[in-house]
Formats: sequence, structure tokens, C-alpha cells
Amino acid sequence: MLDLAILGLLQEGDLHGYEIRRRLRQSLGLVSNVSFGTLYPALARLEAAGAVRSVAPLAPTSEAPSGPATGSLSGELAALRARRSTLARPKRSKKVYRLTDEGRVLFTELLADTGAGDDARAFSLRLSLGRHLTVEARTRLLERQHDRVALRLAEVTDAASSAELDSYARCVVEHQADTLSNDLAWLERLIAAERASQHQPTTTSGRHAVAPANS
Amino acid sequence: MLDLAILGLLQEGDLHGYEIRRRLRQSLGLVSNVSFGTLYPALARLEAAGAVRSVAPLAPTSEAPSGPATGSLSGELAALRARRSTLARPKRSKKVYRLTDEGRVLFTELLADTGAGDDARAFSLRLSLGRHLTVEARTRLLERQHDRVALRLAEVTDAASSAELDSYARCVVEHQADTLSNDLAWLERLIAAERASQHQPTTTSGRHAVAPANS
DNA sequence: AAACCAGTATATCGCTTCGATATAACGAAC
DNA sequence: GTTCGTTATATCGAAGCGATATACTGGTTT
Repeated sequence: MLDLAILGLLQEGDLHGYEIRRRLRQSLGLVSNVSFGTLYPALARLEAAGAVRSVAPLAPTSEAPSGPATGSLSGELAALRARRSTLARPKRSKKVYRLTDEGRVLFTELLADTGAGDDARAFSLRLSLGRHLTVEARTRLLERQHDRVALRLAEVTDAASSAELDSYARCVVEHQADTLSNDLAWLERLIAAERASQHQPTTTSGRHAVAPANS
Repeated sequence: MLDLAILGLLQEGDLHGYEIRRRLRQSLGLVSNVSFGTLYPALARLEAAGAVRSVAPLAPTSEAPSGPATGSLSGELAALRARRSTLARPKRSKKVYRLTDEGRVLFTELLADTGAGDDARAFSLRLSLGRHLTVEARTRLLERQHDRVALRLAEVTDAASSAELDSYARCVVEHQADTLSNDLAWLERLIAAERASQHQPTTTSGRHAVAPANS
């Protein structure tokens, strides 16, 4: 789950751990701040698996919006030289991570693997990365979530009506039902939009798309 | 977090693990089904801490809606005798847990401890158990959650407007903002209701209530 | 009646995640 | 020039999750 998020962020460019943590919350809209006790083991895991590798930190200016640092070896060397000559002591500096080709493969695998992580957070994450999916895969993702939410809504509605709950518990489940039906409407709107774009494939075709997984 | 939920359920009567798992979802409205790998270690933990103890399984009829099994020793014996004579269903290896006095103390502690578990799930759980809180403690709980949600909403709104997000990520954060503002309105309604009942303490006073924690 | 399958129930294993904490470097305030 | 806040990496123990193993029970098939 977290691996997918990290790989997704790293597609945009090289990042170090602290920055990844910030963007996980901001860009991907993940609910809770991922703790370092989660993030760093995850990065180490991915590095061990060969999905990312740490590169020398280049110019600490900004987030390098143009080229995602492909083949800027001379630049890196220059940055390293400058650092060594002027500021000195690179002891424990930033570790900047870069996605490898293997990592890109892993990314598409994790993104397409709908079985892993049936969480609501997992869905939000995958939808946030929807740009990397084909129209079909996106639609399936949305439909699957729609079914899950509908099922849960039925359960919650049933529990709210039949069971003997005191006022506070009832209050909570009723609000939960409200939220769920709101989610459901939202999902239905999105599905309708995808269906429309599927029948009129005008603009966005899936370039970096994931092949429609079997089943 | 889970400990509090278990103790809360056990206040209504004795339960075995499998039943606790079902009610966690139904009554307390907890999102995901708690897995056994979570539940049984938690029960063992609570038993080791003396908060619950396993008793002989009594009548498998229903959920004992009347008295929550205080001093019903003769009832247990009768149930056991009846079981042995008529239906003969000893249903071995069913471990029924009962709350101890120590467990009741732990329950009020966990319920009042607002610091632990700043999760949205922790809030829902505590509000579901709101009956065991004083009006003041409940109001504080609601206000705290209100502030948290308001803060998060500001962050999300900011991220949605300023940052460069592609259409899918934007879609997710916008829906998140929508959900959050809905939550906020709900919390404000609840707070207003609590304030009203605080100024006109007509009906429900906190009998099993928790003392207003310091700070 | 024996064999089989599905449901109920308890328990454990390995891995991931969390929260707290330690450590270190840097820049700014004082 | 030393203290302090921010940025940053790393580790530890506890808790949670998913998969899995193990039984007992009730109903169906053969």
C-alpha cells in the first residue's frame, strides 16, 4: 500500500524521505501522516528490492520541475564537488531516491493488483494515480469500490434500523450511513464520466497505462 | 483503541471472541472487520492485565438483554444444568469473557484519555460510548474533533487550490474536502445539542459518567 | 451409516504500521 | 557563540493485519 504511494510519488521526480512524507499527505490526500517508522523501512525495503536507488543529492534549489534528472551525471558531480569544497562534511546528508526501471514495473503491478488492500485508503490512492491506468481499469476500480461501499451501506443502514443502539451509537452509525451514501453518489458520478469518455475516446488515451488485468 | 472497544462491548454482557468481532462492526460501527490476529492477542492482553476473565459459557440462547449478569451465579448453574439435561450442547472450547472491576476502571481511564489514538476511528468509538461520559467530557470530545477536522479541512482545501494536481488527484482531494465539511457541520450540530442539554439538564445526567479529566 | 462439506470458533505466524525517541546537521535568533 | 527551531535519517517496541492451522458441529450426499 505504502510502497505503491512511494513509487507513485517518485514517478514525478527524485525525492528524499522527508519530502515524500509531506507529499503523501498533500498530493495523494492520504489521511494520516505516515510516520517515519513506516516510511524508512518501506524505503529500505524498496531499495533492497531494487525498485528505487539512492542517488547523490543534486542542487538543493527546488523540486526540479523540468526534466526529472535523467542523465545529469555531470551535474551531480558538480554539485558534489561544490559541496565538498565549500561547505564540507557531507556526513549524513539527504538521501535522494530515484525510481528504477524495475520500480516502474513494480508500480504497474501494484497499481493493477486490485486484490491487495481493500481499504478505502487504498482506493483513494489508486484513484489519485488514475492517470496511469487505462479507462477500462479505472472504470473497474470505480465499480469495485462502488460495490464495496454499497454493501457496507446496506449493512450500516440495517444495523441502524434494527439493532438496539443507544442514542450516541445510533448517531454515529447514521452519520456513517450518510457519509457512505454521499460516497456512493460521488462514485456513480465518476463511473458515468468514465463511461462517457469510454464511448467517446476523444482526448486522454492511456499512454502510461496498465494493461487490463485478467479476471 | 481496540481494548476500549472490547471493554465497551463487554459492559453489556459476557461475550466470546467471535461474537465480539461481529459486534465491533455492527454496534460500534468500526470500519474494518477486526481480524482474529488482532482480536485474540488483545483479549489475551486484557486477560493478562486482569481487565477481563473467561467464565464458563452459559446459556447459548440470546444476548441476555435484561441484567448484565451481576451476581447471577445461580442462573449460571441453572443454565448449565438445563443444558446438560435437555439440549446437551456443551459447545466446548468456547471462551466467554466477562468484565472485571479492574476492567471497568481501565475502561473509564481509556475512555477519558483523549490523547491516545487521535484517529477518526478512535473518535467514532468514543462517541459511540458517549453514554458513559459526562456532558462536559462529551462536549470536549466533540470540540476537539471539531478542531481537528477544521484543521484538516483547511489543509485539504489549500492543497486542492494551490498545488498542481492532475485531474484524478484533484478529484480525490475535492471529495475529501466535501466529506470533511460535511463532518464539520455534523459535529457542530452535535456540539450545539450538547450545549443545549448542558444549560437545561433535564433528562440524561451522567450516571456511569467519567470525571472530567484535568487540562 | 459413512463421507464430505460448510459454518463456527480459537489460536498462531510473519510482516507492516505506528508512536515515541535518538541523533545529527543547518540556519537563525539572541 | 550558544541555544533553539527546522529539516532529516534511523531505530525500537508494541499493535494491527492477512493468511493459515486446527478443531468441533450440523447438514447433505452417496
